[in-house]
Amino acid sequence: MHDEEATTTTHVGNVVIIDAAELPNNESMHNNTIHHHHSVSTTPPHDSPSDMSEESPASHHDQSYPSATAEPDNRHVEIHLIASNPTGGATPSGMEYPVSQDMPDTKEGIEELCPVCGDKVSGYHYGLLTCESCKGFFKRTVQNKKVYTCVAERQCHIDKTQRKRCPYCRFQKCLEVGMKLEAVRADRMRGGRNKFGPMYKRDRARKLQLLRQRQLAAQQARQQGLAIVSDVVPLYNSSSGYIGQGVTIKQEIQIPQVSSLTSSPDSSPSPLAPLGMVNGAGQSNISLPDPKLWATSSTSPNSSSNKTFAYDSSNPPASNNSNMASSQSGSSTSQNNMVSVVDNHGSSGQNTSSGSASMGGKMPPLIRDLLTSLEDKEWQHSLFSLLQNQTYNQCEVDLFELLCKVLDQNLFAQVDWARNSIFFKDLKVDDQMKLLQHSWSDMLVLDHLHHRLHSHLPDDAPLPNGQKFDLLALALLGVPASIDRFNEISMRLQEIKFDVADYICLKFLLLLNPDVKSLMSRKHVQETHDHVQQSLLTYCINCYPQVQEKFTKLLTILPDLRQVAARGEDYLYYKHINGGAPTQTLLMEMLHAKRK
DNA sequence: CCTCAAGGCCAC
DNA sequence: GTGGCCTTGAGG
Repeated sequence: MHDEEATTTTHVGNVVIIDAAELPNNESMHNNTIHHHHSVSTTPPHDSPSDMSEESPASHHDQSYPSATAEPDNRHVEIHLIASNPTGGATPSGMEYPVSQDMPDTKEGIEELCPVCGDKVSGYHYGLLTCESCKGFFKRTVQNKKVYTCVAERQCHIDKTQRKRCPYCRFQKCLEVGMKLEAVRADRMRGGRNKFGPMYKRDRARKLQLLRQRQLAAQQARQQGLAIVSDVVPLYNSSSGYIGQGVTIKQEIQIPQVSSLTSSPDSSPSPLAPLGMVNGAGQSNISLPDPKLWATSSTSPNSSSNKTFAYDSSNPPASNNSNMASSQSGSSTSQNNMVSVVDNHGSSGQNTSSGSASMGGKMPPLIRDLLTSLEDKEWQHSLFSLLQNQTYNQCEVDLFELLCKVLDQNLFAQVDWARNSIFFKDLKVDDQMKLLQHSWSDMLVLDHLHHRLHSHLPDDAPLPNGQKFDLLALALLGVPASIDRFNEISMRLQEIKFDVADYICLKFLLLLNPDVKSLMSRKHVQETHDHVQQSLLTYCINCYPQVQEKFTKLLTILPDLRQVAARGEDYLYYKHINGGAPTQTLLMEMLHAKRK
C-alpha cells in the first residue's frame, strides 16, 4: 500500500516538502513547511541549444526553484472569471439533479477553464480542475525535480499560447492556483485513488449546487422578464454567472515576508522606505516585524509599486484593473457615512444624518482631522478581494487558515493606516512598534464593531468555491465564545449612538496608549492621548447632549473590548503554537512579539 | 463492474 | 520539453 495519506516527506529538487498535506475541512492541519535546500540538484546546465521550438530565443533557464513558500509571497493571483453561460437553454424543469448523473447540461455548467493557462479543463489534477497540458507539466516538473528560472521579472503572463515560454512562471502559477505537490506520487504508483478523492467529490457537489442555483435564478429571471441579474450581484457571489467573458482580474496578493525569512535570496527586492530603518538591524530584545516590511508597508498610502512587500494591494490605483471590483463592492455606504460627517463641517452643508447625529457644527477640529484617515471603502473592498482570490478555483479551503489570512491583511492595513495617520506618524519607529504591538488586536476588534454597525456587513460571505466564510469570526478573532460579549458591546454602542467620530477617537485612544512600557516619547503620547480624549468629550457633549453619559460609556467599553481582543489573541496564539495557523505572517509575528 | 485521477508513452 | 492519448487500479 503506498501511502498517500501518510505522505510526510517529499523531495522536490532542492526543495523538501514536509508533510505538505493539509486536508481541507476539519481534518487536522499540518504545517505546510517547505524548506529550501540550496543544493544544486539536477539542474540542467545552461542553454540547451535546441530549445523549445518556440520563440523566446533567450529562453528561461534553471537555477532556483520558485520560492514555494507555503504562504506564497509576491503572488500574482489571476482570476479568470468565466462567463458561465446561463444559456437560456435546456434547464431541465425539475430541480433535482442526481449528483452522480451526467446530464449534459450539468457537465456544461461545470465546465471551466484551466486556472493556470485558460485551456480546456480535462478533469481534476493534483488538487483542482486543470487542463491536460498543465497536468503533464506539473507532473514532469515535480517528478523530475525541475528547477527553472525566469529571465524576466517573474511575472510572465501565462496563457494557452504562451505557457511554454516561461516554465518558471508557469510552475509558479500552478502553485498559486493551488496545485498540490503532494499529489504527485513519490513512488510513481499508477492508478488508484488518493486522499483528494473526497475533496474532488465535495467540490463537484458544490459546483452542481451552484449551478442549480444559477439556473433557478436564471429561470426566475426569465419568467419575470427580467434581464440577467449579473451586475447587481456582489462581486464575490459566484452563485450567479456574471462578469463578461474573459474578464481577467489581476490582483496582487502579497503575503508579507517576515524577518526570520529574509535569508531567501530571491525574496523580492525591497526598496527600503525613505525612513531609514536604522533600528532595524539593531533590534534586540523582541522579535519585531521585519523593519523592511514595516517600512515598505507604509511608504505611502497608495504607492505599493508592484515589487514591494505591500501586502494589501487590493486597493490603490496601483492595483491594476480591478475596475469591476471597485465599481461593485457595495461599500459606498460606509464611505458616505464618513463623508457626510465630515461634510457637515466642511462647506457643502449636506445634512445627511446618516446614523450619526446631526452635530450642529461643533465637531472639534481634531476629530475632523482624525476622520480624514478613515478608509472604509478600502477595507471592504480588500476584504472581499482577498476572500475571492483565496478561494477562486480552489476546491476547498481551510476556513481557519482563511480567517488568519484575512486578519493578517486587516493587520497590515492597520499598520499602514497607523503609520500614515496624524500624530502617530511623527513618532519614532520604535515607539510606533511598541504601540502597535500593544493595541493591534484591540483595534481590529474595534474596526469590526465599526464595520458591523456602520456598513451593514452580512454575517456570511459566500466564497467563489461555494463555501461560506463567517465574517463574524473575524470580529471575534476566531473565538466563537466571544460572540455574546461582542454582541453586548455592540448593543451598548448602538444605544449611545456610536458614530464614526466616536470610532476614530476610540481607535486613537487605543493606539496612543501612554501606559505602554518604555516609550521614548511617553509624554508626547500621553498628551496626544489626552487631547483626543478631551476632544471626544467635547464632541459628545456638543453633538449628543441627548445621550446620557455618552463619553463615559464609550470609555467603559474599552476594557470589554480589550478582553475580547485578548481572548482572540490567546486563541490565535494557541492555534499557532499547535501548528494550526499559517506561519510567517505579520499576524503571527505580532502574536509572538507580545509574548516574549 | 465502472469511474477517474494518477502515471506512462511517444510523436512532435 | 510538450501535450494528447493510453494504462492502471483503489474506491464506489
